[in-house]
Amino acid sequence: MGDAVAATIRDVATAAGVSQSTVSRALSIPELVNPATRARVLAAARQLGYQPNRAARGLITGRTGNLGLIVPDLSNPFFSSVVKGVQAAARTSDYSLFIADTDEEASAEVELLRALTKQVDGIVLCSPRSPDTELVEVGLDDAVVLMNRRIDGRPSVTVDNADGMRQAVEHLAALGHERIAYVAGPRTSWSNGQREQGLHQSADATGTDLVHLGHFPPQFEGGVAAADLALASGATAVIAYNDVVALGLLSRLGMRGVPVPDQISVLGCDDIGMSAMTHPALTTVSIPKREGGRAAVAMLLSLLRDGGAAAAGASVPHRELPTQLIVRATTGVAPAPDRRTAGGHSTKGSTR
Amino acid sequence: MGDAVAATIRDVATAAGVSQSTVSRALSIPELVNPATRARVLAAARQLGYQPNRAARGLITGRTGNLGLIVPDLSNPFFSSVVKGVQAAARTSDYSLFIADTDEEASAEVELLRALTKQVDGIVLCSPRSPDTELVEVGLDDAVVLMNRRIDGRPSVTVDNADGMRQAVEHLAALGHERIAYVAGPRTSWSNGQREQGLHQSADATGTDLVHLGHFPPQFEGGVAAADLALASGATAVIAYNDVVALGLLSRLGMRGVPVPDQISVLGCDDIGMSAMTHPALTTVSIPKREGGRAAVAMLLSLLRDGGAAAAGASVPHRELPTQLIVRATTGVAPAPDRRTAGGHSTKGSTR
DNA sequence: GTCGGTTCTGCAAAGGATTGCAAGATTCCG
DNA sequence: CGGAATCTTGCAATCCTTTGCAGAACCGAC
Repeated sequence: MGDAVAATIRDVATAAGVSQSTVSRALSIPELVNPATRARVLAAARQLGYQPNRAARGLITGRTGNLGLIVPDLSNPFFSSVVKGVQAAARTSDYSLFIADTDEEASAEVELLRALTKQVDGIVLCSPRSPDTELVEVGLDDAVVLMNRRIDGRPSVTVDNADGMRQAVEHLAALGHERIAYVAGPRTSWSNGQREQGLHQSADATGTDLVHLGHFPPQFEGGVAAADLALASGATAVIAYNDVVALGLLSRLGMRGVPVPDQISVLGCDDIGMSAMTHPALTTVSIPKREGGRAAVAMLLSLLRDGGAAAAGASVPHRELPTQLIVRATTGVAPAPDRRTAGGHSTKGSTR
Repeated sequence: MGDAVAATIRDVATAAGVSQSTVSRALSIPELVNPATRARVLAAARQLGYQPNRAARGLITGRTGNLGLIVPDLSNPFFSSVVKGVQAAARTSDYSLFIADTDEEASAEVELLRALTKQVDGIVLCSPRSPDTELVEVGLDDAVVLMNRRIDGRPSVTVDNADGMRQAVEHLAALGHERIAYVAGPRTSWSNGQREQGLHQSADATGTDLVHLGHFPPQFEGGVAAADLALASGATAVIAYNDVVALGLLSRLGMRGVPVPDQISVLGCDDIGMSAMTHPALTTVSIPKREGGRAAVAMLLSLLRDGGAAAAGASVPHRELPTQLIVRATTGVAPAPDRRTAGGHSTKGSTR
């Protein structure tokens, strides 16, 4: 009630018996003012509960103290982990965070990017779905770091998807699997492309067959839909675009009474919290999600600090995070050839 | 490149051959300027890609055009749905949204509230964990609407938890269950209190026993931990504080080989996306999460519009949303008395 | 005692938009 | 055709902070 209206720098100045400039400096460049006066100012500021008006500061400094984060789907646990990482990093650096969810719509992405760009100092664009070209033409002036996507000449943090897939394939190959199905994610997902590529290489290297199952939405339903195809493909192991899809696979396989991993092995990607909790627990390629979020913010901040340096031709920053296969219970040795269709078709006889 | 530096109102003014005031008015109070000039101004503004500087506007109007949202845990699917509702509503009203995650820490809540309060016009505080007293003393000046919590004299939107519990209990009673266990959520959760209360009333009304199982964290692990207690309690049905906990229950029960719902029925709360996807699918009390988010924003906005009116003693707005029992596959008729401990203790004999 | 050099502080401009006030232009009515 | 009422428009102040520049005060040294 007493301080219904916030104290301004003026109030602090009069209270401390100095000028506004001195107050400003005492708070932001302490070494420039006499220790005694600084103490007086600080005391007055504390007493009045002074907090600089960010709008006024922003008006003159041109920076807002805000960061933006754009993700395709907040209800996807992968992204909520990333968000947590970004949030934590932003908070410790005293930045506030705008978060926007595009609902997996590429068009919303550029639109939000454009809208956000005015209100923040920098943006983390996570797993963008838009084509490169559209992305490049927006936000050129603003600091934007890409996550889970690489575009020439733009800062980015990615994960080593190819290596993750290599670990996955080698693991399955070691278990005796000779034919592996991949349930692909969105066509426009860069990560998906990377994974496919890594998959092909590793499949070649290990001499295993790779079956590519169309593009599915990166959701539970996508996995459900893919399960029957995977089964019919003759593969003894399925790698899913991500854990949520893998969960969908598992659900449908369970519904059909197909034993996992006895008849078919399932492997996910991301290592979301849920995947350790299913029955059986999901083997998956773990991605450092929080760390990725933190790294993106760190990069953004260093970009902001450098400012012009980057424009002067300094190298474009990039960071690649490692992946790690987590073996749990959905992957096992490949079934003997004659058992391959046992579970799924048992009631119908064994031949067809 | 051409417009590396954003156009200001000045630029528009000179381009249109009018004064800044006219431009300002043409954009915000169109009926005050001559249609012809307005057209000229609009054309110039569009051509220059003019967007008013929000900091400058905020400085003078005192409003930021931003809203804030505080949730306990973004990775909880319940909250991500709420976030989506809030986000959508904010966006359509042309507000940007700050989102903060407290990691279920009550102390972070007031801290964030305080920090956020300077940068937004209003805040939606979702499922606050802090005690009422702490909550009341902060943000008194700012517009704050509470979600999933009621505090005297503060605007809020809640759901009819008691009625949801009534539906749940009646459903179970109709299935012949006479002893129901409740796996309680956080002690400081208002929703939990409401649910307990509704539960007790309905239990009395239907003449069923209610077993209260301690307070558990509202996470998967909480359910896992509670499962054995529920089983030992002699209850034939368990109601969980929320779906995530119910999923934990289901997992542990599955691990112990307890058939659901044959030996024990499980019922959740919230109706998160996952719950329709488990095996068997979870019976749950559905809460209109998105709708809740939208309602909270609507209330906030009307509060902002009214401004002083509220202070003048207008009634404090409140909105209560309905709940709806969704019967799926985890609830069934109560087992015959002699079968009650069959699954869990079968290897140990039946008497004890 | 004066001078060059630090150190500290204040003045005033700037940043972009909004808005009360008043002047100019236009219309209307008698 | 004159005066009043109504529209339009511009001037200038204001919001709060940061910062370049310059003045004041103080130091040690010659």
